[in-house]
This record gives sequence, C-alpha cells and structure tokens, in this order.
Amino acid sequence: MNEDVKSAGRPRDDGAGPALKDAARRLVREHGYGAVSIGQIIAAAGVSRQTLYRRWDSKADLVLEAFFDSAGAPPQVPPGAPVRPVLETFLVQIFRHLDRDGGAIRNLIASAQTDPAFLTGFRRNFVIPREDMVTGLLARAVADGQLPPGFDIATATQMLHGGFWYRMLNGQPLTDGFARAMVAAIWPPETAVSRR
Amino acid sequence: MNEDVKSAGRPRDDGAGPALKDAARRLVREHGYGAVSIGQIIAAAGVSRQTLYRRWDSKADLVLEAFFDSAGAPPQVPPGAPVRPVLETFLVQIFRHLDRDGGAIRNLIASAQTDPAFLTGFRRNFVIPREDMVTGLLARAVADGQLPPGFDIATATQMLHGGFWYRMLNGQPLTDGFARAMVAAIWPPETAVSRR
DNA sequence: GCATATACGAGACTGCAGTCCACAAACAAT
DNA sequence: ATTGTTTGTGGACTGCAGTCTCGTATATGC
Repeated sequence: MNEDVKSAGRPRDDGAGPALKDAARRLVREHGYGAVSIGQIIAAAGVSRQTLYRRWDSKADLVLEAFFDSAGAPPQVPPGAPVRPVLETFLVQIFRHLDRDGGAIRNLIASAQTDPAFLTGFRRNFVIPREDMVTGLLARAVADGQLPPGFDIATATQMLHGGFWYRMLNGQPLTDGFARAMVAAIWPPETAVSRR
Repeated sequence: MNEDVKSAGRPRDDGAGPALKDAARRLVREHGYGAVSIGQIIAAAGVSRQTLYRRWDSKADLVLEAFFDSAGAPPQVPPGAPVRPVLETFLVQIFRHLDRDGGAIRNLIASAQTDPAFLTGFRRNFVIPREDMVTGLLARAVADGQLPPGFDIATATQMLHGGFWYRMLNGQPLTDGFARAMVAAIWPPETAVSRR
C-alpha cells in the first residue's frame, strides 16, 4: 500500500496529473465534453499524449476524476431530529452542484454506457456514495419512526436518484422545487412531519 | 403531408431504408452498439455510405429508428376500472422490452447526451410517448378517485421512468418486481378517498 | 562509472464517424 | 432525344480517440 517505495527509473512528474486535470476541467466547463479534444487538453497542460494515457485510460476517465476527486461528506443527522428536511437539503445541494456541471456529468454518464470499466469507476466514485447517503438518511428515518417500518428504502433511493438522472439526461432543469416534490412523492402523508 | 408527389429525379430506393434498419438492428443486437461500425452496416445492407447519410444524420439516429419505429398503442382503461394493475402491467412490459434491447437503448441515451438534435428526436419518438402513457393512466386514477386529488402526477411519472433509467444506466437488471415496487412506492397506501 | 528501469516528448499509425466529390442511373418535362 | 433533377455508388478526405515506437532524460543499484 506504500506508494513511496522508490523504484528505479525516472520518477513521474507530479505536476503532470494536476495540470491535466485542471486543463480538462477548465476546457470541459468552457466548451463541453464533446468539443474538447485530447489534443487540446495535452496542449493546455503542456504534456505529451502518452503522459496522459499513462495516467488514465480514456478522455472520459480523466474528466471523471477531474470533476469528482472530492466526494463530499455524508450529512449527519442527530438521533431523533427530523430527517425529511435534511434529505431535502441534501438533494437540493446535489441538484445545485449538478446544475453547474450538468453538461459534463451527462457526458460522463454517456461515456459509462460504452465502457464497462468506466461504468465501474463511475459507480464507485460517484453513484454508490450518493446512494449510500440517501439510504442512510432513510434508514435513520425508519429507525426513528419517522417512516413506517415496511418502507422500501432501496426502491425509494433509486427513484430519487433516478428522478434527477432522468431530468438531467433529458435536458430539463434541476430545480429545488423538483427535489422537494420528489421527497413529497415518496414520503407517506400520514407520517409526514407537520412542522410549520 | 403527401409523400407521393412525384418530383423529378431518380426515385429513392424503397428497399434501402428497411435494409439498413434491418442490418443495424441485427448487428447491434448481436455485437452491441459500439462494436458495430457504419462500414459493417452498409456492407450488410448492400448500400453505399451516402445512401445511409441521406436518410439519417448519424449512426445513433439510424439505430434509434431501427429499434423504435413501432411506438405501441397506449393502454386503455375503461372508466371506473382499477388503474393500478394496468399501470403495473404497462411498466412490466416496458421493462421486458428494455431488458432485451437494454444495451442498445443505453447507447442511445448516451448518444443523446452528446448530440442535442438527437436528444430532441429521441424524446419525441421514445421518451414523450411513454411519459404520456403514464401521465394518462395516473390522471385517470385521479379522476376516478383512485388517487387523491392533489397527487403530483408529473413528479410521479418522472420518478417512475427515472427509476428504470437509473437501473438500466447502472447496468442493473430490470425485474418485474422492481416495477411493482416502484408503483407501490408512489401509490399512497390506503387511498380510496381522502385523508384529513 | 555502468547497467537497468521507468518516465518523458514527439510523432507516426490505426480505425472510425461523418463529409465531399465525380460519375452513373432513373425519372419528369419539353 | 435532350435537358434538368434527384438518387445511387465508390472512394477520397478530415478530424478525432487511442496505440505504438523511438530517442532521450532521470532515477536506483552495483
């Protein structure tokens, strides 16, 4: 596991990876995934083609890591506190993040469809962590009696994420209102927290 | 509207379009979207490159139409009959269809992310009709009192479709059980009339 | 110093989607 | 029959992702 073991040979240029990620992130944000070529990225990073492909297997792989090397911490809910507003806030935050990088993420999801290896990495780094955050919140709500005992956490989680994938992939805006509407749609009325 | 107006010039080869669609459907089913090249398709159809691009704008466009030129009739529910089993059956049918051609459809969704024009066509020919079928069923259920008056039809529809897009795009199987679980998740538990 | 191992830049190369062109074939109008 | 129009074929061409090779630079171990 120790990455510092010195091996013979010329050491990697530590600046090349970050330079490539920065260039990729900037160019993709500016022009869109499809309009940015590998040639432009390596030129902007001042690096050769092979140096890029020594670190990543594909353009999509590089861009994926450029956008998501920071995962974000899962939201914590103190026991007994109402879960629903936390869930709404969490989804709204995801929406706002995706609204900025939506175009790039759409292209990443697209790339995942043509590359099984990339899909695996995408799920590990992006999909699963976000799924776990939602299932964690819902499980907490069930444990605290804020949702009924038989509540289908797995299905609800996939429908929540599915809902915004669907809107995102169909080019529709991700609004705060839609996030709250989705929570309302899966949250049983009787158990709704009637604050206000 | 009238496609039969004779115009000067050599008439189109009516067999070329179907031959291309048949070849595309067969090859994509057999080898997957990414592994099939335009060259293979036109060779299998016995047609030139230009003939293909005179009829479709891209490989994805052709494959899309090859898979979805038959839209399917929307399910009809007689007034007063219970809507929920019809909805479940409808979703199960979609699932089974997508489970067969899932690989191709995933690639179509992927292609739609990089090509705005294709996204438009994809939504018109595939997404919107299926959305309308679900909204129609849910509206009927609301009108018949099988769902509460304030039921959020639009959000529920997008979550239902979103749920199976999500599973499909994440490479997970589309089972009949998941279809029914999604309906259960958005269908209020004891909804005959109202609460409160 | 010398051998070995790895990284680097530069650029050639392959395969593919999509465009473009020249010429042939099939029709309508005259 | 001639002209004009549209489609067909075949093939050249462009631009891109990803692979590969070569010469060179920089490290470790003896």
